[in-house]
Amino acid sequence: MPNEYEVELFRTAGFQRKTCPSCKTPYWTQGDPPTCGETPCKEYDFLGHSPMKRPLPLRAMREEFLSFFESKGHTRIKRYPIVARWRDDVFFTQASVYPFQPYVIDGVVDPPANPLCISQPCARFNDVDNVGRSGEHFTMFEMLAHHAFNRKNKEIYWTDRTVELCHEFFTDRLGVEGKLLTYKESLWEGGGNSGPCLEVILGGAEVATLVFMQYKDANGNRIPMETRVVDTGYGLERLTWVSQATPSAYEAVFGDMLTYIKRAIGAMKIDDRVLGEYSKVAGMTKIDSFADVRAIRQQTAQRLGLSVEELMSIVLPLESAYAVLDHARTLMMVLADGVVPSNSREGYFARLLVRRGMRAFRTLDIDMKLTDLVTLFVQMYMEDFPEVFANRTDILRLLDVEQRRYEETLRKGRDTVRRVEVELKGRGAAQIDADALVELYDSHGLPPEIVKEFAEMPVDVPDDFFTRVASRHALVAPKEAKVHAWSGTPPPSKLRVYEDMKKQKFFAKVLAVEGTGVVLDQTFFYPEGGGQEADHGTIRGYDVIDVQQIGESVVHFFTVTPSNLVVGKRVKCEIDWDRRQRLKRHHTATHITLGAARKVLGNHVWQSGAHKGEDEARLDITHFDALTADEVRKIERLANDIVLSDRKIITKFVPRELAERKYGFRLYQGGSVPGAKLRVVEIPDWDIEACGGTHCARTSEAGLIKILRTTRIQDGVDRLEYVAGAAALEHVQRESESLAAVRERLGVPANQVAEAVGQLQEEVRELRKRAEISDRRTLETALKEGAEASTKVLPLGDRTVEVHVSRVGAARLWQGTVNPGNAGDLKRLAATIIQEGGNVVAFAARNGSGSVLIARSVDVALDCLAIARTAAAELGGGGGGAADFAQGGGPNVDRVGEALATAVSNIRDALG
RNA sequence: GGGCCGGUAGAUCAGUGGAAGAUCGCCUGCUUUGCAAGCAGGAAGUCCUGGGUUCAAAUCCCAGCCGGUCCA
Repeated sequence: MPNEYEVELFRTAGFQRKTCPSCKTPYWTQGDPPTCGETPCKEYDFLGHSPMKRPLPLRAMREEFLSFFESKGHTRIKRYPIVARWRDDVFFTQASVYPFQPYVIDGVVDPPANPLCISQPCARFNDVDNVGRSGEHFTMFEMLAHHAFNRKNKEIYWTDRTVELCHEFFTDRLGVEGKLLTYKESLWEGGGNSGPCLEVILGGAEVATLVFMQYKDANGNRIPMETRVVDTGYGLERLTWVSQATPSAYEAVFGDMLTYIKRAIGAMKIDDRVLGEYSKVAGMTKIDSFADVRAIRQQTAQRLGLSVEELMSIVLPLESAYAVLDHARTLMMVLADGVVPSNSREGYFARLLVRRGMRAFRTLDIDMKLTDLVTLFVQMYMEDFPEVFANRTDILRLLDVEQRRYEETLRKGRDTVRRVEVELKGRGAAQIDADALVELYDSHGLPPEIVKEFAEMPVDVPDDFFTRVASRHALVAPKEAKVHAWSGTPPPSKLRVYEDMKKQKFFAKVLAVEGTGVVLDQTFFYPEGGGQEADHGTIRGYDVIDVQQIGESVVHFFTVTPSNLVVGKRVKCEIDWDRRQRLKRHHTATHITLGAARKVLGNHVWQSGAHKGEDEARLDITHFDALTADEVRKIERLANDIVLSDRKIITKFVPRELAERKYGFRLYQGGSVPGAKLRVVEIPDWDIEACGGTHCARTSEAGLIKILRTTRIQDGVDRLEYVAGAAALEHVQRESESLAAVRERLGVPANQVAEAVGQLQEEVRELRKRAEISDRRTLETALKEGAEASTKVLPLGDRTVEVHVSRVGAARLWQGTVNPGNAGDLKRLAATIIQEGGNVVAFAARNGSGSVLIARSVDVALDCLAIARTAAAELGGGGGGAADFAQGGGPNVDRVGEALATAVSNIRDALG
């Protein structure tokens, strides 16, 4: 069986297949290297002397690659966004092939060109810990690639040509000696596809991967793909590094910007040898945990004849500088493509970068911010990516807001750490332990290094710190959504709503019935989708309350199980047209409002969810703060201007590839949309979206758009709720009716209602306070004037109070019963009485339950608690409190008199 | 999408079932007339909302709203 890796070039140009004695991997080479040539079988040997003919900066390297492949018949393609909005399985573009998954790879959609070449910015956050430390990791990098999509009947090129092009690029263009390149055999898997691949190794580093994607993995089986894809990836940053042969990749990639920071931190004079050795050792090691990092440091120090401490004092500031530059660069791209920092989804990664970046800056201790670096990066990248320049104001604003947020978190963190320390000290602890640290990080966002900085106590960071944090995040199975369902696969049916949006009545043949569901051979009902609720209506008189697209079929659901729907029979169908109109207006209003929000708030506004119902609609947008009343007013105003401008709404089906090229990725507001053709809904000069919903023909049909309220549904996302058309009128009518009712009662015009209510509230407060004071005075005077041993009954508001004052030994005993009332009503009075010496209070009250209150002055020897408990027992309950102020009660309301009598007699016994 | 923490005076926060508090700020007066000064007094509360448990809830339970934070 011929070796599938043995391409034409290997056969004709004197390559030999060898097996690496160290890693046992087979590889192809023209030379005679002892190993496969890749770390860890071989150290980096390009540091200081590049195998390429000249050093190239990032831009030049990118251009070399793209122009080379252009000259070889490839079409140069513009980059795709780094936020993978067309997919719902990942947040970010992680490879150049992502933009073509799944539609192009599956053969559903044609590629924009074939073959093509591209420089695609990618983001990967799984190695974020190593950024700055390893000498070569980046959170963002550009993947240079040439792709060929081999259709069943149209072969572009496959393995032979791919390797030939690659080899020619390295040898002819970059001037690398052919024998320095080795090609390692390997297998690539990812995203449900797989195929053989060749890793291209130069100077110890993997500079390219040539993947021949040809299998689809289904249930553990490899099925050959209809479209076989040449998927190559050349790391732009890696190539740049090798060409410049600098001690670390960062030195090559960041160039002048690094010089700038090094000057600021006074790290200009670092021996290249130190960094070079560090990169070499790091390149040999797979970094999984902090222990690996420690090992690298030890080994590097040993090689250089330094102590680890000496090495770290040199390297640490640089690591921070690298990290800060990396994070700033990534943030520029990510924010430019519309990510708003937040506490969830892709926004969280932006937040993560800001916080890590700011922490790195703290260790550098220089007067600079991420915004400063991003400003510089924008200048560096503006010619290659003009959109970062166009969006720079928005980018810097988002970043600025996020920086302030973290400063605020840290400011609060200082207090939090102090409080935790006080509490720990109270428990006799001598240090901040692991549990406290995990809590501080997980709930308050304070990583151990920051806690150390804030704390006075010693801090004990366990090695398994992050494991402990992770263990607090055990995954919980998601709840299943409750929708109407069909067991198995319903028979396919024709959805014709897009053919005729005005169809209200039609006939169709029943294909299948199951439970409350029915499938027709064709339908004009709109099935729920794109956030728009399903059409309602009737089918042969049965009320349709839900319509769902299930696979190739549309299923209508009734309120009841239909008894006389016969399969094969024609039935009359009618759509609830009033509902359809309302849904339509709300949907169009949503597009108009989104455009308005973007105008008012900025380009970072994207739809993150929407729902269009019959009576109300809502739209969730990405934004960094709660909306102010003024912003809402502006959005509403602008939206209604568009309504009044009476623009024609253009709806058409456009091939996906063309639509993306013509309108950009703003199309995907509603998330990923399947299919080769996109239905594009355009409000000219305002909003363009891929959308399957029903829409008005002109903006004016939406009618009044009234925003009802806005809420922040999560950090970074605001929800707008609004009504349009008839629903708006109904809302306005309801509102003005209730306002009218209030107005009438108050007897003031509408514009004075708020003020009038304010006055009323003030008055109520005033009166309540006065009543309280007067009640207390009444009681006090009554009690003071109350003749000893006589009982007075007096009115207190709408209640009555019975009072009785008597002498018990040396003390005065104040008895009182409120009816109805709680002992709590008399608390304040009791407190006043016992402030003077020689007083005892025994109060009772009757309400839903009975209660007693026993209190005394400090100079009276009496256990009030015991007396209150005994009295409360009489009421069938219990009591509590202190020896000088106790309360109790119970459910037997009728026995309040007896309870008080018991208390009084006990007090007499105790003091008598 | 999920986990965790929190919501008490204008601000920052104490308060583990029994009398709503501290500090700063605010107001008034005095003192001092050099600093974020001193003294005395005062105002300021829907203890997030709604249910539940209990004789009794700021406190315990449930639901919701709002904020923070970590993870995917």
